[in-house]
Amino acid sequence: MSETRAVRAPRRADAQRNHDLIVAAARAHVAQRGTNLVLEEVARSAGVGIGTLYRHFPTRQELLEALFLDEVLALGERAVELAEVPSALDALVTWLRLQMDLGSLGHSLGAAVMAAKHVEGSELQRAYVAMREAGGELLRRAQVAGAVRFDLDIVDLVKLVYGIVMVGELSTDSARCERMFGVVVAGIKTS
Amino acid sequence: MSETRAVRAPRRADAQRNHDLIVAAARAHVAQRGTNLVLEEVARSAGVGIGTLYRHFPTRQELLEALFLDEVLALGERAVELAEVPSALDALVTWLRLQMDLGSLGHSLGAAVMAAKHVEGSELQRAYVAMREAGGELLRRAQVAGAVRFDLDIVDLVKLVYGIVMVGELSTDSARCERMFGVVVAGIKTS
DNA sequence: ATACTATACGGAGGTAACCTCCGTTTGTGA
DNA sequence: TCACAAACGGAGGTTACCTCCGTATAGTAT
Repeated sequence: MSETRAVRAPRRADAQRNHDLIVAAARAHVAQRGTNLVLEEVARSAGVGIGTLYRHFPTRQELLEALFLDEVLALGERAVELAEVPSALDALVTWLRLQMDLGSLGHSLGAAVMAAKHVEGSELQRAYVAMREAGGELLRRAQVAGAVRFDLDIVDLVKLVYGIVMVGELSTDSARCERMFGVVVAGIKTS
Repeated sequence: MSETRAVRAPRRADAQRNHDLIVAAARAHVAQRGTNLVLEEVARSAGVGIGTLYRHFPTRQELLEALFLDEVLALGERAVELAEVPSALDALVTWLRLQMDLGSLGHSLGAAVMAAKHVEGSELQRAYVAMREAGGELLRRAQVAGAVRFDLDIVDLVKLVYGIVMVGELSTDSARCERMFGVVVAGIKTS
């Protein structure tokens, strides 16, 4: 969550530095004002020109995706780790709760990102697929263990949780989010 | 869903007519492009000046709320009718499904509306409270009948459904929405 | 019918944010 | 040290927002 992990293809040192400065600045702005950041302010905070910001991130979407990348990577890793937890159901539920908690930090980030088609072959795209597969494994294990209904896929579950995050942001009320999460957990279990 | 029902305080005939024209035009635009309508285009479609649009709806929010009003009124009425259905659970589930279906028509309308604090004492405000109470009655009946958990309130349920609508809009997939709705229905039942 | 006036109309124009384009600067490899 | 591809930066065109105020008109009183 602290620094950008991905360092892509060969690029000049100043370009890499500016890339990171912009991401850091954008992260700060999003934390304060949500995804409705003013790009020229972000550029100013980062100490770069607006043209530089646009060269690195041709669309607002791409900037937001860069911010989101770390979270997606982290969730993928956590899913892999959780595959070791004895109780398959606990592992799945724990992971879904992480989705909710990280999503809540994001100030609609996840929503904004999921809203658009991801850029073909982007880093985020790959990270997202990896996360989905790792999460899918948690689900499959819980299903095989007989704890979770077979008619659901992992995208159903992730989306349900994102739905909660999104409505939760409309008026933060953690007790309510907790109850809604509880409904989902109860609803995925075998009856 | 066809015409605006509410006709408030005394206003000049031309004002009422323009009000309705604007609402109709806005509805068409929202249906096509979601809540990100361009107000000057709406005004042009309605055949009024931009100033007229702003006099009737000082903020984008108020315009969207006007569009949403009919749906909220309809949902309130349906809730009252459904109170007569023998099975309390069926009645509740049917009503929640209506929320989902109408919400889907709205292209994020509900979300956009719920996102902001409603104007104090507005028509929508009152309609919303009425809807919530009528829906709450359906929930209470289902709870008393022993069909639904007691630790939930109607806002939890409505928000869960809106969450589904919101993530559903990101990439329409009605089978997935159906499954997610099924999870919620299963999750609210007494275990 | 006519005159009066509160109500409503319309759009010009100031403002904010977006995004592109291109002349200038700089890192890097030879 | 030199050459040049890579990257920078910000001026300025564009779009959409929203306000303000002179003009038009519906409703009413006579």
